[in-house]
Amino acid sequence: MNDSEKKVPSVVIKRLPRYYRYLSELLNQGITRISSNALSEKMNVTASQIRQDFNYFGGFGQQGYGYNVEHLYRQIGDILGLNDGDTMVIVGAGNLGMALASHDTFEKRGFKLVGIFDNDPNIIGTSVNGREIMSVDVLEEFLSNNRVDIGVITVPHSAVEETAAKLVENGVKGLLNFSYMELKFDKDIAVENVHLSDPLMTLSYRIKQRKNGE
Amino acid sequence: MNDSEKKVPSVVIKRLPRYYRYLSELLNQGITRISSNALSEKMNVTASQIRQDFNYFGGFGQQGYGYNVEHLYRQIGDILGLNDGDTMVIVGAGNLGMALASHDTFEKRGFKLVGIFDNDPNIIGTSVNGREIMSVDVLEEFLSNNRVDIGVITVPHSAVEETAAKLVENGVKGLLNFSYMELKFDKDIAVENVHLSDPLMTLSYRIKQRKNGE
DNA sequence: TATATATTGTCTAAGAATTAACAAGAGGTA
DNA sequence: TACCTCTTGTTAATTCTTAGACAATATATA
Repeated sequence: MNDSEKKVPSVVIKRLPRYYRYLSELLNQGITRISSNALSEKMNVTASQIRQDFNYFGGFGQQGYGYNVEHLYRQIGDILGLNDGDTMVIVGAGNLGMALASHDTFEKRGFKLVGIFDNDPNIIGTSVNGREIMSVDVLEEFLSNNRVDIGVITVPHSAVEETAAKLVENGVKGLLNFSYMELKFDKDIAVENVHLSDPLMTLSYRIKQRKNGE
Repeated sequence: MNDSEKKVPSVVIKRLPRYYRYLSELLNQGITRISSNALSEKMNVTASQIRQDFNYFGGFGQQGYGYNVEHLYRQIGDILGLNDGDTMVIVGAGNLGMALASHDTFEKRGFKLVGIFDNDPNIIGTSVNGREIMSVDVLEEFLSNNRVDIGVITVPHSAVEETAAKLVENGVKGLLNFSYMELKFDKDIAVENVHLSDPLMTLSYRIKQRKNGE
């Protein structure tokens, strides 16, 4: 029943986005309340885990009633910091950068794309999703003039370190890195490394298991 | 020392792609042998975990020597099924589908893209990465005429279920699903759901922690 | 209002995963 | 060759995570 006393395990944090997505779906369906049991069936996890997870943050439910979907959704959003209006830039307007720039889910989750940068003269000045692609040459200037919380890195392998350094030196607090080289920074900078081929590889493993009659 | 006797925990499987990437990097650097200790420093995990992970598959090292990088790389590739020549199709040639189609990492990891499909007449017939985009109308026909192991789903939310059903009914063994709605199938079909905004949300959480002076 | 039902928050037990420790054996060196 | 060093594979201890159980308490109902 007490916030912020016990340290929240990172397995729990990693599960929050999933709860958030399911709750968003329930909201869309007009469902206003749900019990841990009903949610557990939808999500294929145990009700106990759901209750325990929520209780790391103080417990949002009511005995005999369950959870109010909208309230719970807001609370988890708050915990995740989705209501802070975090801004982000994308560096690297290749295929992946472009895809992310036009990916509406980011905005739906409360993130605001404020700039997209590339070094290719052929695409600088063109638009994606109503936003003009700027030159990386003006990235640092842009960062000093605008508060940017998150840098999304979709540049080629060889340019990752330099890009990351520029972003961090100019005040960005978190990096979402899509290059296959993993970035590390001291602990005041948050980094998430995303490797698109990893799930494909585990998928391959599981297909192989099934073939061999697991 | 004994393969396939003890069941391999899925946490271990999830770590294999990461080992694979690091080993690939070592190979590129011409490093031929490495100890669990040296690898642990590079990867920021414990040496004990590395040895224990590898031992689920029988142990690939030699006392007093360490691990042969190339051998280890091959072995992990085999375990993951990356040397089986798995084929895949991408359904949905929007921004994300296009990005994945031109993502060279997939090929580098041993997957072969054999087709890409969309329902938009304006892009059907155009090319991405030297490959012509086909109509979803011929997807089923294509699947009956070609062995396709993996279906990558990058269609809009509303078309996910239908697309998945078509793929599975026509013999695809695994699905890589990028829609925010999670897919479930009975256990003879392997499914990996990828949610691009999830790491962004956990990143947001960690930024917030730092702000509040964690 | 009284009672039955539902459902949480929390405590405890069980199970998994990680780390630590170390004997056994290979490689390197004098 | 003999000895020292390195490093694995493996067992044991510890820590973390999940699941189970239940008292407490709210809602719903008669």
